[in-house]
Amino acid sequence: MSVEGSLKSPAGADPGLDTRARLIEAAGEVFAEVGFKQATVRDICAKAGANIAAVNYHFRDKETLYAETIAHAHRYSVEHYPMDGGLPPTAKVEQRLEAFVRTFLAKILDPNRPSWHGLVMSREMQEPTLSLDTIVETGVRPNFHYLCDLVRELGPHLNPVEVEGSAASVIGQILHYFHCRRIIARLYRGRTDGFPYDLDLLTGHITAFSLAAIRGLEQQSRHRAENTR
Amino acid sequence: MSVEGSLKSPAGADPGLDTRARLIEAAGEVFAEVGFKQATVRDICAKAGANIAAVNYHFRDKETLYAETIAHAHRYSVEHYPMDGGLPPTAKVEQRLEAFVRTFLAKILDPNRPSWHGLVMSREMQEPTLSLDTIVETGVRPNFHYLCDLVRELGPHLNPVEVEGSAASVIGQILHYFHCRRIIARLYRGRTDGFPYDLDLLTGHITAFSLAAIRGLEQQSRHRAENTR
DNA sequence: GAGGGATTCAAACTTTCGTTTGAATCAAAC
DNA sequence: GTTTGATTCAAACGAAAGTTTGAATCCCTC
Repeated sequence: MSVEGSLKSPAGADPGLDTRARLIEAAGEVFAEVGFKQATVRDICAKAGANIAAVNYHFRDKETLYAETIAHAHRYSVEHYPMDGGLPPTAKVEQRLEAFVRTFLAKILDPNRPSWHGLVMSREMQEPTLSLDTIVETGVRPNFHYLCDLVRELGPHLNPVEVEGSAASVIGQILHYFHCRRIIARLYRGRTDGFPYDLDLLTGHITAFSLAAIRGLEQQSRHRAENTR
Repeated sequence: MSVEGSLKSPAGADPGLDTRARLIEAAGEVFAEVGFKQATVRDICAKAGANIAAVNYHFRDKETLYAETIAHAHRYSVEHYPMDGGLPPTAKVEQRLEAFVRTFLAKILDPNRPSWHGLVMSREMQEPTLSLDTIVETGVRPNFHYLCDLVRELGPHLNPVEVEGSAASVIGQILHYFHCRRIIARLYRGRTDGFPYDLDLLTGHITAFSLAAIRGLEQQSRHRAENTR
């Protein structure tokens, strides 16, 4: 009946995957786009080319499907987007910071599918649903610690609040382009340079901004230490 | 019947306000907390101590109630949280940046009610619902322009991408503490210093971080200009 | 090719939620 | 005191969405 494509595979579903895999793939896109609550299993099943009852058969319910999707995204994330960006630990700390920023941004902004793996995690950050503790401990905290180590290496004299605050500042800058993407799209509408969406440009700016900030704070800390000596 | 409180005013509703005002007040809290779609009029009416039909009577429907709530929040915001923080335009630019950061943070983090006025706007940023263009043009863009002016004043040699990128970096740092507040609460659980929630501490860090960053970028820009002369 | 487990399907069930309705209540005017 | 308009109320309606069901279909094994 349909003019193009095979008979059984509906819009956007990879026919090479079995139903269970197609469901997770479709669920990832939908959950990433609208969050857990607003996603409908009818929509997910339609995207996956599966019957509505499939989610009950292959997973128990919507919540379990979500949990499996998050788990899948997390595995994919650590495998394809290592936070050191593939650099050896001996690489210069500036390079490792840039790699961290670039990897994080790519995970979130990459318009190529499957790009939802980072998105669902970001979604989860703003609208935690279930097993938040697990996600924090296995997903967020290691990233945060790694970044704190980088900051400490760049600014050995910073106090703990400055270190953790700077790490939060870096992450905040990155996630901003995800959380406020719709507003940003309006704000920058009509630009000719690809500013808010050019990965290299964005990586360069956030890295340079953060490096300059941390070095400046470090310098102030050293001054303070010398004056109170 | 009830042991405490008056007979007619239910949980958390200010009996001094009429039903319409109580509805907006309750709606503001609920919308700020969970967003438009996930908010239920039943919940809002219960918080306001009003009948379920009240939202249909005083407003036409949930969407109109939301629009009025956003409008109310915006009016309240420009009135009570001026982005210059009440400083005269002659104040030093560093002070004006600090005032901008502090005002923005207060608008979002202030645990005192009514603090939802800034929250609904932030919510709207991540989940635009209606009249997004109006919100961007009247609420977001003026803020963004003001901040860009501050950045330009601090770094006259920065190119447009650096200016707008830096402004986005400042806003991203601030909003991070709203968007990821639930994750942050887990991440910092058990801290003794009030780090992520102390307005002075947070203002100080974000201001210092951003100032150092912009100054560093400005210095690099000057070097670049001198070397290519 | 018959049996049997796995999978898919259309349909219905149940809950939640926005909305509507028509009666009841209140308050001010006459 | 009655009238009239505004407001509040309990109840129900209808659509949307998660879940369940039992039959139909597919596919592998013997």
